Amino acid sequence: MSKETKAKYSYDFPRASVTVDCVLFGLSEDKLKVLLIQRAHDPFAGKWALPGGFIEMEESLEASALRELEEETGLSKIYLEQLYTFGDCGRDPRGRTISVAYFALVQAAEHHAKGADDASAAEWFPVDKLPKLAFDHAKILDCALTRLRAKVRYQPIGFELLPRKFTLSQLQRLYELILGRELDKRNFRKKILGMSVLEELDEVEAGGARRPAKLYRFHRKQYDALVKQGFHFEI
Amino acid sequence: MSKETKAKYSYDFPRASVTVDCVLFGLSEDKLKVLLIQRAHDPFAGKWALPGGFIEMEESLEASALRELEEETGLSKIYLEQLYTFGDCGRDPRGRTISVAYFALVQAAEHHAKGADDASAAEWFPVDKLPKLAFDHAKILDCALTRLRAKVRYQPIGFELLPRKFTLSQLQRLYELILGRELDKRNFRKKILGMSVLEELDEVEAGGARRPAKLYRFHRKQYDALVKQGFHFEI
DNA sequence: CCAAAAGTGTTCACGGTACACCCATGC
DNA sequence: GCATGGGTGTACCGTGAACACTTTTGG
Repeated sequence: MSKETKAKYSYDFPRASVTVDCVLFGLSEDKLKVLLIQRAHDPFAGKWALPGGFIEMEESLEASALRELEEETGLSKIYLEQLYTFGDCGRDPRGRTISVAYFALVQAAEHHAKGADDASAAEWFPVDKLPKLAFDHAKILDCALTRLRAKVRYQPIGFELLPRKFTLSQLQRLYELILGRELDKRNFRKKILGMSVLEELDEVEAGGARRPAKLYRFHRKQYDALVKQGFHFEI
Repeated sequence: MSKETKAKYSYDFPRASVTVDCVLFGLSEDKLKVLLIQRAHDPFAGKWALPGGFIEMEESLEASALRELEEETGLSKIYLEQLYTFGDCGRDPRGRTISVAYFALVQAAEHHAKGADDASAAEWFPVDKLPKLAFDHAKILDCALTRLRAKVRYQPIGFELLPRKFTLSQLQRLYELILGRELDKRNFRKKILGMSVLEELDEVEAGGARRPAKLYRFHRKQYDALVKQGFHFEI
């Protein structure tokens, strides 16, 4: 492409570029949201896209994803998982690009992610009200949503979207949002408490013109111990 | 891109190589087996490894995997799925290499895969009697086995390892091999037949000094129809 | 007639689901 | 005192698990 510059890196065979893209899920205003950035440069200048970028040669794929997340948001990423690798030929007009996609869950999507680098803006979008996306990012996001919906049912990752202390109603609402259907309150409580992976705290929720709700915390140690004994989380 | 200098392909930034590796599972002699090739050249000359190689610029990742499979075996691959992408820095002594791993299930692992290209041999190994593997291929294989064990329980992919017509005992044995535990014959039959995704044929198994078993076939159309109605396969 | 695998039902325990009312608090 | 969400128990049904004997064939 840029034949003017010196050929700094030369190979006997052509090589594809490798990028990472991150699908970052968060929860706010009673909606499941995704973080998107607005591209400052071509291709797709002005379009919304998933945060991501080229890997560096001396960092692992996961480290690349973590770095990108750090750059785009200041947030404590809680859960990061490789999603899928997208490598179709036409997906990047600049040339063959392989993208390793990750998905991540963060607490509190309220924080304002300001656009930086080659992003002129960064914003949280509800997953059901997305703008048109650059590249094949709609496909990646779709893949991430499918994975999230499947995974949340049999792995305790939903907690990663909530604050450390939460009420059972918040937790139930989260599952309802992700799974897209209502759950019975009594059955939900019975089930989740029956697993004994929640630690009941001596605190209650503040504010609100109603009876204060007990706060709970996910008890990871307990969960890990149970898993070792063959326990299987499932909602 | 094609500059006619010594270095045929030059870029402004360093690029990693991208490869695909395939974990090919088969069934023979009452064992779950994996196809390995013996490397003809360095690095790891003489070592056993997963079949795989560099992607080409004008083929998709899946097409690369299919091509590699075709080159290594003549078999009709039946089920191919992306597994995971391995990209740690030290995994290939030749330099940074990102490997997109696929796993595939084939019928009848008896076919003789002869070594070709940079493989001096190709052989099926029982998954519980593996030689030491090159690169991080032991990790890849481990990942594939875990995925296979998980997936076989809630997706009807086990059939891909059997001939088109099979007996219920064969099917049960397959699940016992993959899951690593015995299943109750009556419960297994009740369950699998109750799903009505098997088509009972008017044929019986030939040979053998015993009562001949009925042959069945996986009824994919029926399965697809059921799935549309919300049906969920599970063993 | 013997060996070897095919084929077949019932019982029980547990977990999922459906369902409605009182409670504690802030205003 | 009223509006708002918090919190609680029971009955039914369907599914998973345990379990043993008869049938059919080839040799």
